[in-house]
Amino acid sequence: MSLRHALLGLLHEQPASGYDLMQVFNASLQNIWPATQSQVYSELTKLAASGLLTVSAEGPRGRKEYTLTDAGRAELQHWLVEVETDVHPRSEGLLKVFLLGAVSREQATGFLAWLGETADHDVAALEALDASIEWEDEDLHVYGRLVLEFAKRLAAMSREWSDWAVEQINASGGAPGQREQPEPQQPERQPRR
Amino acid sequence: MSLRHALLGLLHEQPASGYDLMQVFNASLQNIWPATQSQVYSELTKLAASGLLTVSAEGPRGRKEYTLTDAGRAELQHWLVEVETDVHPRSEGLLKVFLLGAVSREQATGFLAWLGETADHDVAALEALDASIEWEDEDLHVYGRLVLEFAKRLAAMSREWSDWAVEQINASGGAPGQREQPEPQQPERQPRR
DNA sequence: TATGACATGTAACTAGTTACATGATTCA
DNA sequence: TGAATCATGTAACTAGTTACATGTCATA
Repeated sequence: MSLRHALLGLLHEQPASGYDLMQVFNASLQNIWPATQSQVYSELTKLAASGLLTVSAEGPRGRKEYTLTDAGRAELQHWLVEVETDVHPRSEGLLKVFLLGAVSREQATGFLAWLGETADHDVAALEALDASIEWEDEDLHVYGRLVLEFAKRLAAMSREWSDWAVEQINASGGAPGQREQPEPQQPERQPRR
Repeated sequence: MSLRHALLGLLHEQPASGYDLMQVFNASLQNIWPATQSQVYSELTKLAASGLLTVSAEGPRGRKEYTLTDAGRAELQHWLVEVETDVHPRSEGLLKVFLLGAVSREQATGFLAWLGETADHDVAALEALDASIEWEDEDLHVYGRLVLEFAKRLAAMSREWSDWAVEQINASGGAPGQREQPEPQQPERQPRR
């Protein structure tokens, strides 16, 4: 149930509409906590109904601007510091690595290499993002920088790990990874996200 | 829809019952792809109904042993190498960091420090796990080792990042992180998972 | 014989996704 | 005036969680 708290957190800075909040999810939060438009709008409605937000203004085109209430701020702070945090999110990539014994050695190293390339792209994208932001001393920026730094370190680590992993597979015995070989893959293997 | 593929992947090694598979989820996959008992059983039923698995044996206490069919193996391989992989899982921890501007500076560094301690525990636990396994050259072990190594590097990286992050907050200006101070927290802050 | 491990299943719920529907306002 | 953007909403679905219900078998 983190989406509701993400919304409360974003509204801590300043009032915003559902549309505004969607921009934030699509821009800065897409890789941390993606959300769909329908989810954001319905959650805002529920949040307002339960008194954690209020509709503080209505604008053109039916725009509703939401503002955090005291109860909402209290709930946000409670969640931030007192509620248990899940620090081991599901990882589809690692799950695939774990199960790679089911495909040929070539396909396995292919997947690992693809993970490395993806990490490479991430490194570049995060570097560019970092350069594009004028970092000021505001709270949101301070904590946003911490997250960006984490993402950069994660991407760099992933890159190194992937290289190491490919080496490991190439080094580990000459026996094929599989009894039955599946027919060769079509060239386009991993769509980009 | 990765759970179905996780089940197919585990059954690639050898036939197993729902109960057997639950042990694997609770042991080796708990931090990568947790699953509940009810989810595993109902997914196995669906998988068998759609022909990706068959009930290859029935044992005492109604035990049903499932075996991967050719169609199941094909689906598994397809998913592993051809289906798009989500490499940016939702991270509740990073979401909280991003929103930490809503609490006091002390509470923020408290949370960051807790993340560091958690990473510390992880490092120790993973080291112990590594030592406890007799690594042989089998596929599952080879790829399992890759995952374990990733987890170790991630934990070590998180530990260093957390220290750096706490320093950043302490260094960044003397102004309090917040307008209104929430009342001081009760001592037990983050339950252990 | 009773406890614990083995073993499966259902029901009700919450969270998240996809697709569709609708309409207002701005501005080139 | 037509396209892009702003803006909100609903319906149907899939995935995942929590809680409960039921019964068998081994062994201490």
